[in-house]
Amino acid sequence: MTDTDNNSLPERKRGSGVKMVYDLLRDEILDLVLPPGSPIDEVQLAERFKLSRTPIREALVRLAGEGLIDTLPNRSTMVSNIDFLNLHTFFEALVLMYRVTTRLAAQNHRPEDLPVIRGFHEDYAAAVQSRDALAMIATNAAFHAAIAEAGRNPYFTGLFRRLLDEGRRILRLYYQSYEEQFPQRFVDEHAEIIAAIEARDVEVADRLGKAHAEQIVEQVQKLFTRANKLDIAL
Amino acid sequence: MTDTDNNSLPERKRGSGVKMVYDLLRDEILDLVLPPGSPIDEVQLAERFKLSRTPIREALVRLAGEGLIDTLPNRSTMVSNIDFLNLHTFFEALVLMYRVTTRLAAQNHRPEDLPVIRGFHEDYAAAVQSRDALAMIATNAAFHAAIAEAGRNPYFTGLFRRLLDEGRRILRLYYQSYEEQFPQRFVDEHAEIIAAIEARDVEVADRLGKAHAEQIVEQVQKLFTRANKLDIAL
DNA sequence: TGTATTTTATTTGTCGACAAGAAACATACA
DNA sequence: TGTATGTTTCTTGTCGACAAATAAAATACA
Repeated sequence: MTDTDNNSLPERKRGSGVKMVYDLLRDEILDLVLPPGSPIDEVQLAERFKLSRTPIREALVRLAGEGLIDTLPNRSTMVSNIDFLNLHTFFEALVLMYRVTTRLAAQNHRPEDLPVIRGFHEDYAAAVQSRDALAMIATNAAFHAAIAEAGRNPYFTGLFRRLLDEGRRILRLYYQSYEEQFPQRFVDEHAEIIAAIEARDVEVADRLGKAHAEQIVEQVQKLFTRANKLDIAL
Repeated sequence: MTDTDNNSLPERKRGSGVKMVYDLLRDEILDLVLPPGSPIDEVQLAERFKLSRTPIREALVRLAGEGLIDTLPNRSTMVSNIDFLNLHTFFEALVLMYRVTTRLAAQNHRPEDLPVIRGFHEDYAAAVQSRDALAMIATNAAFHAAIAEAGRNPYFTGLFRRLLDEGRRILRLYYQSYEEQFPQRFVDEHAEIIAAIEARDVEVADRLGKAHAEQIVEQVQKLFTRANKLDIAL
């Protein structure tokens, strides 16, 4: 592509190359800078980062482990596709993780967790205010990830983070074409969730988490069906 | 170690080395042949498999991605430890996944799934019959993994498989010292679960899955506290 | 004897190069 | 014209070697 990004990498420390490539590629995949199906060329990446293929390869193996890229043996490797036919399994898992993590946060959170959560809450509110759809996606994910962390179950947070990542891709796909936005309502719901967590009201937190998740899923599905009606070529 | 396993690998195909190393190391870790904390030496493995360090490294990166080994940068890499202090989060996640996968199996299974599930059910019954604790662990995990597959939600099956793997390590740890066994009761419960799945009775499947999981967790926790009383050095 | 500093050794991270596999292309043959 | 075979090209998988980072050992010094 263009060689406009070969600045800002004059010196790197020993183990940092892999992480840099991994982080950057991951972001580019989740932000659809590299849309699903994009070919990933090791040599090209090696030149771009001025590294040998070895650390590039390690980053790719990690991305493949998270299902973000698909590797055909001895052939090409490309950004993994979004499985629209099984989106319902994604929503199913997402709703459950919303519930569980919110519930556990109400149960297990520590005082120091709340400022962090509130911080992302305000970021999200600001994004809604300024109608920045992409910032909404990011801050919403960060908000719920912080809640999950406060729930302190690494197995759930691990799955939840992956689901939020995948959701980032899916949402960005739609928000590219349709200037939709998460309504103010979600901000209010976030506030309610925080209150339930702070009050350690497990059942309310569970219920709110579930309702909130279903709101979001419904919103996305609405976008989805609308998109399907417009461009039939899928 | 001993050089008694350098037979049976005269010819390998191009992409097969990594998978072989990955599979074998994974098994050795889960079977506690490589107990938690064991050092992993790349050069040693390279000699053992008669490969260069590159494919070994790739296998290790994948194992690290699944949390089976820990890598200290620029220093050693070793089999990851079992976090006994947070076992409750493991049980928590395990019980939920038992429930969800059983419930979804009742909802989504196809006719061809049942023979597979029944097959593992019989394997497990045979293991109980012959009082082979290690076979019980393996067949029980395979049984529930098959149910999860029939549920057809890859996000849940992915997490569940990881949990079952971790459980394999934990159980094997205890069964090394204490010749306990899963009672016949679990066999009967498995039969009930199959019946509920076949009848597509979602609620009963959910309830049975939960009860079954809690049985198992209770059993393991009993072993755990007993072990703690005996060897205090932990 | 105990602590600080230098030296050695071991292990990891990175590199450039080469060979295998598969796809794309070209050629021969009916 | 269409199929089959051979060739080329491109990408990946693997290798051996080297350099950096750290730990261990050795040495100097109080």
